[in-house]
Amino acid sequence: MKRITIYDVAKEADVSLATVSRVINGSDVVREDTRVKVQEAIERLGYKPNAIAQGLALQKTTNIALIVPEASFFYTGQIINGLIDVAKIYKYNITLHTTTEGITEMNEIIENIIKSRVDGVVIFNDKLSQEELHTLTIYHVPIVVIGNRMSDETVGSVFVNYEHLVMQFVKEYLDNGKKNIALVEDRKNPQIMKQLKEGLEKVYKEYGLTFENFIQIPKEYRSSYMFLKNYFQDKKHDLVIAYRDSQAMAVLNTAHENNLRVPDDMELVCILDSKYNAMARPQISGFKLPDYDLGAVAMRLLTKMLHQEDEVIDKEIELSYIFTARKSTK
Amino acid sequence: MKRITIYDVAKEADVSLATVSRVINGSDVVREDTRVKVQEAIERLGYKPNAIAQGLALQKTTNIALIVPEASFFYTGQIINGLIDVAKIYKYNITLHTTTEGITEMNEIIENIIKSRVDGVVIFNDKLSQEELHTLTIYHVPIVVIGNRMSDETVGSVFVNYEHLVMQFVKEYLDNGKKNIALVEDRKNPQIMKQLKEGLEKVYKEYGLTFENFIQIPKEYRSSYMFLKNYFQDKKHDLVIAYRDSQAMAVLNTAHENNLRVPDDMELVCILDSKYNAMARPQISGFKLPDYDLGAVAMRLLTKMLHQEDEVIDKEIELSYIFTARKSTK
DNA sequence: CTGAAAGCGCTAACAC
DNA sequence: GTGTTAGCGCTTTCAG
Repeated sequence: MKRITIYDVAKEADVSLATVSRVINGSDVVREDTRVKVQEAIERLGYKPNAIAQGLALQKTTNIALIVPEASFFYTGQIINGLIDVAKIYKYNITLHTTTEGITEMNEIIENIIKSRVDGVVIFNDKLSQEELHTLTIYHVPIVVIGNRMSDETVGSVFVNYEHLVMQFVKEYLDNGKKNIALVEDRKNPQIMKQLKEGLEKVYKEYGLTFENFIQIPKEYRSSYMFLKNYFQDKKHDLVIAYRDSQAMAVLNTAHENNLRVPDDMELVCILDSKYNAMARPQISGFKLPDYDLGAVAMRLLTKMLHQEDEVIDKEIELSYIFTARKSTK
Repeated sequence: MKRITIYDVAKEADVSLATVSRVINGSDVVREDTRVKVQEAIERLGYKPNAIAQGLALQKTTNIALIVPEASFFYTGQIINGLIDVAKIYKYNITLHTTTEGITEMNEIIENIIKSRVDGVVIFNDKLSQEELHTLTIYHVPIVVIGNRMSDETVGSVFVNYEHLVMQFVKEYLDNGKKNIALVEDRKNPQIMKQLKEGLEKVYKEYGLTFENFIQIPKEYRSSYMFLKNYFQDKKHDLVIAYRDSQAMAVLNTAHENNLRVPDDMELVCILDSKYNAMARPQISGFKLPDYDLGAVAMRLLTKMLHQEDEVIDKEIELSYIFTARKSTK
């Protein structure tokens, strides 16, 4: 089948290509009968407008680029779903770009994105330098960052306030004299870790105390599990805070293996909740984070920025969370 | 910043646009000094070739579309990683399209894909009609399907032979007289389920037996858990086969709650292994499926099809798996 | 209401 | 080696 173009349709319908263009773009100046005539020709020929040519002519692609860290789909999956759902509404397509741990390919990706002339970019990445962001802004690519608050005029951001989250949560414990609280490090999410740690340090300070139990997982340990197995042989806390479900489970398992009973001897909470927390025994308490919404809101914000809906828009959007009490806390 | 084009670069470097084009495309007919001159101009102006215009001129976009079921990123994540990794090698970009359960939007997606003139499509979707596939082939879009064998001349496929997998595995049990084997239904993956069921039926037949224990989860149950909790009150098998980790865990938990000890009273295996199986207690045995490779091989196959590397290529690729014995089997 | 023609940015013959 | 020019398929003034 020959590639059929707007010219073919024009000839078939015996009109000019301008008219065909008007029809496919829903212009209302076309007389009804010629509209029908054209529509029929389109149908007959199976014509599909070439989005590339449209992109060239219109100087916009209706593509938006999404950058996420590779292999993190467990968490980003929902974000992506949210993103795509609202992208569909606004007829945007998503091009997916992943960054690989440790490899500084971000520049390559950005280069690529600029060349592909996407209309906008959504970035979910814990490690993104100011400089890289700058490159994008130079080329006037609207950007929304998921996960971190950005205080940049031109960049939008959608995020959860982890500092706030952990402060709120821990207060109750401190009020009840449970001051021995620990945070398990997650090397994969340094920024969030930082927020959690700083949050804890702040509350502790408010209470005239010092936060000390940041459980760092030494680099030589491939998984937290092996380290924690040792750790809990002679350590014990009132409450352990883990970020990911797998770490929470590691705490749970290693605690049990060391005869620490959760939640009686030690409580446990997982920040990034997942269905697996509900499958563990005892079930692990966690925070329901607005992952889907992070994506959906980010995309919505981006479309606003793209359409420049005149009203000044708030480009820093904080989303909230819900604590789900299960059996690992009292 | 004004959009700067190949004309600007040509003027800046005092050459024709053809020469600039040659430089950015690495043509070797350009004299070194003019190449340098052009390169400098490009640098100075911060010029980035417009992929859209290139796409129009070349009749190819170096984009490939990926269609996956929404919300399934837990499993497809690795597939996507594999896909993207090899896509990067061949300089292809990925546009991500998701299908929502129950909504027949596949046609919309296909329409969209055709308009965007991608060079090829990779589909990972358990429910895809022949007709939909046909539309794509009409428009000459090369396709690779992940997950199902396709016996279509023009369509490539990369898959795991689940029928074979389950037959192999179960034989040992039947040989040892453990004939009471059950398979837990997974409504989300009907095709794979079918393969597993048929595999079991085949082996049973080989042994002169009939496979009967297909545990169907009634529609009214939102999760397998609630159903299984009842189920195991008066049922018991030599071996239970679950497809996803969450179902395997549901079996594990509900069995325990009904005082069935795994693996002593009942063994358990999970087809689609995950790290969560290793976190369960007892740890659940499973099959390491080549998820990453499914994506990588699919993409590799697609590039072959695109480049028509003359040699006839095998378009049906079967990948293998590895059984990981843990504590839920004996 | 419809058509003619210029232009979007780039590639690829074909000249020179 | 390098420049000229005709497309690639579509949108959008500007005429009529």
